[in-house]
Amino acid sequence: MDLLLRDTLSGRARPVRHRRGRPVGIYVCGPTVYDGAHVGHARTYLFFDLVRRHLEAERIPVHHVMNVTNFEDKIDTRAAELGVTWRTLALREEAGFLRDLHALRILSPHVRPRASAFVPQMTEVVRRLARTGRVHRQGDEWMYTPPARPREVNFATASELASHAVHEPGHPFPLGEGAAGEFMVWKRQDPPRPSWPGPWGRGTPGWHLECYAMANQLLGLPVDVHGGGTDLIFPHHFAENEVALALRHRPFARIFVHPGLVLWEGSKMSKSKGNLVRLRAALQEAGPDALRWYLLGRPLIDRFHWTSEGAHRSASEWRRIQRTLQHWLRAGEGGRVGAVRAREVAEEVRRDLAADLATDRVFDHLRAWVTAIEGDPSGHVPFGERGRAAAALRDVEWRTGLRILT
RNA sequence: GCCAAGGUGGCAGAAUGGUUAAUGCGGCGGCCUGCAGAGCCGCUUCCUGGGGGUUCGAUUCCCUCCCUUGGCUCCA
Repeated sequence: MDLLLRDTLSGRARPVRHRRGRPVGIYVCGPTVYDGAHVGHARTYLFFDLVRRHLEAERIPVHHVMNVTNFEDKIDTRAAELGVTWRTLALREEAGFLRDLHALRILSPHVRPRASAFVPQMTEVVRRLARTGRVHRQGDEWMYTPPARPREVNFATASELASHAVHEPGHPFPLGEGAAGEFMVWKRQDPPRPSWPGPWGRGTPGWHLECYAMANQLLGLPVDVHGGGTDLIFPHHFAENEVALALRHRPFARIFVHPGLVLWEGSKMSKSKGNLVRLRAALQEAGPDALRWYLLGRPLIDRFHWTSEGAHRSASEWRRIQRTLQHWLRAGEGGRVGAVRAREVAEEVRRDLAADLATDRVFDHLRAWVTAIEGDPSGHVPFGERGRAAAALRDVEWRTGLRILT
């Protein structure tokens, strides 16, 4: 069954397909490691976790890459505060971040390249961009200014540009020279800050080049599925896509996906604002399954308003679902709800996940199933059906990442 | 300001050009209860942001206004 995902760039639902002879290439923008993960990160990576689970359940090979940005200004700042090197801090935070994602049972990407290992490739990208004649110096920074492009080729940049745009079919989207579409490709910088030799002396390559260099080398462009939180659309995914268009004359990705951000107390959770719920704390309080049940309970594309009350409710609902299903699986006499129903539910789950990962509907099916079991005086799967029922449940478990049986 | 997504019962959140607008949570009332779990039943009767328009008929389509939230080079 094809997995349909809504592509953010075109706004259309598109089937995830792999190129001939290759696995599906998924490239996910990973974290900048200077602090722990919060539940917003968790929800974003849950999205890609479900993409992968679905494809693998359908026996479609997947190659899943998530980068780790391990050099960046904020890491330097934090490292200086702590009196350690940026490499030390980044290694430590990366380990903690990945441990938390793992605790949520998010499948580990097949490859987790660190940005610092791709500096030569990034520097080569800088050189090739410079050859286009579109790079200009601005103090200690070198900026790349993208050319005008038809509107449907890349994400809209900032407001001013969009507001002046004349949306005539087939006409280029006016992207002014030196305007908001430009982005930094190289910055002069010296130790102890991260720095390497480059086209204009020692310095550090721009962040946006990182994902291009890695995706190009590890997966080949365009990658089949690419994304991250909606806050990355501009400038990050815009810039990556510009690089791909400039150097390879093809888009960065065939499908861009952007799960909705998690908000808390009315605004976006972010490290810089400090208004966040840490993943580790949430895991300790609720456990991985209840947390999944909460975070996946609404369409992943929509914004998610985190409340502690909502988290508690979800946790108690999850307990009920798990308890009832575990009890049901102990075979008994006269059970009305049997393996056939389990198989139906598993098939509904499969179908709803294939339709743009409609986890909210998936959960509705599970709730209805549990309610049916609870309304059954026996409350057990009939004798002789346990094996088939358990198999159906295991399929649901695999696809959703929820652990029901144990 | 511009771009985008939304505004449905106490809350969350579906659905549909047409009988009493799903479901879950919560609340209220009642029943049952002791080798899974407290569960089960009933009630919560006039909820679709405002205003226009299209239509025999709109929550559903169109226009407009209002409001909320996010983005607009730190961001998952």
